[in-house]
Amino acid sequence: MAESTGRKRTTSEPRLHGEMLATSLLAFLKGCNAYGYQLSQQLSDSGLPQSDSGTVYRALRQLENSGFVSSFWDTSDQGPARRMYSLTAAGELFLRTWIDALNRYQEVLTGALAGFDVPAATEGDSTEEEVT
Amino acid sequence: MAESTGRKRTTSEPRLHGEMLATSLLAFLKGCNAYGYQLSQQLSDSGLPQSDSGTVYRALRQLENSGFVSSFWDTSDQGPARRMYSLTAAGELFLRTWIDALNRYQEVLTGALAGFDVPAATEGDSTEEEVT
DNA sequence: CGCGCAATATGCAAGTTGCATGTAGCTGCC
DNA sequence: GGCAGCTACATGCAACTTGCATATTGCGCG
Repeated sequence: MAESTGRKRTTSEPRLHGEMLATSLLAFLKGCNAYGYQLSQQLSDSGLPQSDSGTVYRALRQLENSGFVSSFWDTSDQGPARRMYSLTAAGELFLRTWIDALNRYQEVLTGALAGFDVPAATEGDSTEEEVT
Repeated sequence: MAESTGRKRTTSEPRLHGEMLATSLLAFLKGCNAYGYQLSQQLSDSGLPQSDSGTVYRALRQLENSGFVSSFWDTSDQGPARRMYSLTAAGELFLRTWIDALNRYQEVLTGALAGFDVPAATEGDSTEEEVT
């Protein structure tokens, strides 16, 4: 059904993008240096939502612009040259900071699912429960 | 109002958006029905990154278009009418699915920070390069 | 030698977001 | 009554991001 070009959000599954894509890439690079194609495949095997390879390459470029990764051309192997990426100190710091925020985010979500009467004492909201 | 039109990404802190914003809203609505202004304030108090109120309202609209929340006008109180939102069954399901994906995502991140030589060495963990 | 693959890059349309601003109704004050 | 100020929601615009298709380059190989 080639209906239209551009992005379609109708039938496709959720995709990984934005800061979650960026931080996943940083996490993989924490383990070992890698190039884009490899990272794209690792994402496929990770159990996370898929992401387009073009998006991965652009995310890596942006991470480099932000100073979170650095790259060089690797021509030591056969085949096309690869742009090898590695994590910088700033990238590692960003990753830690992000994980911190993520923990708070996850608390919000799981707290909601748990029935939100967990003894997490930081309430103060106006939700006196009046469920039927 | 002369200089900076549109969005600026230079000096502002990270903001909450996309699926993380959407799922945070769903999580709040799991506890109790609420309207946009209220949700926007809850987000401010949540410890999560901030998000613009216009973005919150648009996110709620999209969630309604997707069938994850439903809304009605509440005129029972004084003051301007409020659009009351509540979580639908589809929204609850989506929230659970999302939290599932989130757990995998967090495993990737924390696994990376742990040094990925954690003693839980399952066969063929992260560093399996089966590169042809 | 042409074909396909590996690896990276880009053009385009559609979607998303930050910020400023606009609308509508109510409250407080004189 | 008049009017500023608040609450609650909505929108216009420019910048940014993304999915998909496609292009490009280099290599192996039958």
